[in-house]
Amino acid sequence: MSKISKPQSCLQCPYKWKHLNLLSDDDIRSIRQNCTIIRFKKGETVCKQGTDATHVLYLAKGMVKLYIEGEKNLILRLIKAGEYIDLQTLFGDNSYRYSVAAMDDTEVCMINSEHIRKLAEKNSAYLFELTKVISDSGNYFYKKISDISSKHLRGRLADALLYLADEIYENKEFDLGMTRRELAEMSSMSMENAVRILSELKADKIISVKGKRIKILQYDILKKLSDIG
Amino acid sequence: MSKISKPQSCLQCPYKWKHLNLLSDDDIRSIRQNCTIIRFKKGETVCKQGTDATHVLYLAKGMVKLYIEGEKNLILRLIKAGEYIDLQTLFGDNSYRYSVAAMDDTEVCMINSEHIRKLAEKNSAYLFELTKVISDSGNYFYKKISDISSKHLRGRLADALLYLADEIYENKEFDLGMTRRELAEMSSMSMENAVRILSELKADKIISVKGKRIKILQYDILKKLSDIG
DNA sequence: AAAAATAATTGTTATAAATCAATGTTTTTA
DNA sequence: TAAAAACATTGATTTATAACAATTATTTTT
Repeated sequence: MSKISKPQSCLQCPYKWKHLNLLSDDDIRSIRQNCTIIRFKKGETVCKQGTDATHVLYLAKGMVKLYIEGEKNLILRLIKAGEYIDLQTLFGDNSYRYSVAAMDDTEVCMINSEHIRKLAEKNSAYLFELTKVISDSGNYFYKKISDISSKHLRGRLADALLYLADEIYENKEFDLGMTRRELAEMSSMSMENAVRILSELKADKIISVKGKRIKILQYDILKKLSDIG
Repeated sequence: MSKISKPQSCLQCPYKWKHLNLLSDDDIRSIRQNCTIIRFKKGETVCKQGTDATHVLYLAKGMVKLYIEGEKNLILRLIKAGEYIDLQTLFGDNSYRYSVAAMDDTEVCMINSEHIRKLAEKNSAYLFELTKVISDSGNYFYKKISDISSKHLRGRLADALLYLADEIYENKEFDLGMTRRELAEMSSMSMENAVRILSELKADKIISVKGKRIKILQYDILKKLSDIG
């Protein structure tokens, strides 16, 4: 964590967050007053499971992982620049149920929660949109929880690869921006098994693997592996 | 599903839902106009995974299970009288990510979603409270997802028993209002293993089991089993 | 550039959990 | 009330997955 700064103006910010259009120029200026940009280096912890959330976190640059700490970690999702890291703590119980760490060099806007709550309270269109984001983020976990509990190794790793290709990198070829251990933590399996299945998929020519470079060669088959679990 | 009726008045309803105090008498009357009470018999499906939600569901009487359908079902939580069955679909994507079925004879108030959205839009205090409920319901799943993916059979069954005792029946002794198969679906394991572990816990005098009647004899040890996973 | 640390890979072994099987019990239905 | 169906129980077997171990490759530090 380093280099603390105030944004010049949220209006001109290239990483302008969603729903800013619902706020008045005055409100946006007030956000600037209550916002601090913090830079995190790869690997640094952005927020820690169990602590109290005092700020809304918005990811302006880079990528972070949202994960649950335990004897073995479980990565629930990755967050790209231009997304809220967390809104769940804004209205409900305000302690973090997960930790967040930087996957590369990132910039995070931290806006005082109380301030956002005040803006939301007097602007129901804005609150409405925030609530939508919270709802959808909850909905995402229904599928995740059922996938994790019902699918086998191959299906779960297929899920992780499809998630990376479809949701994160939006490309069938991508640099896996993480270690094999983290890929395993995304798919809830041991690191050795993640490596093994990666090798199997490679041997079956479903994907190509060169170090961190992964290319999905047979998307449909990978999809099928995900489906049959 | 049977016996469709309109509530006499939501104001006098003994199962009055939360946050009604934030609405004007007129609003509450308008809810009555948009509300239908439907009775479900044990086992009946209240809502089906994949279909579109057009109504907010409020459980006035009885108990329902919220579960994800698949080759093997996964029961995510039970809902008691006096709780919303679902709010997630109110603001976000409006298709059900899960199914809901009655565990006993139940009464469900079904209120037109569009109507609630309108009320919420012009009453931000009300919207605020609904958002809190949605947030907390999402938060619940963080723990659930990590428990399911990291704990072993014994830890998961201990979780289910503690959930029933602490959250649902609020008593260390209770009638398991479900089959062994459903208990297994709550703990994400095979029915046979749920039975086996129940027998083990009984042999170890941690619980007593007589048919559906379960009593937690050594709460602290059960808690420890849940903790160590 | 060498040394140390971390990450990746593959094979082997041990363990957890599902499935299969057989049987007894309770509940529902005719 | 008898028969059928669903539920519960316990043991044996198979399968999936984690843990262990040994080796090589890559990255980081000195």
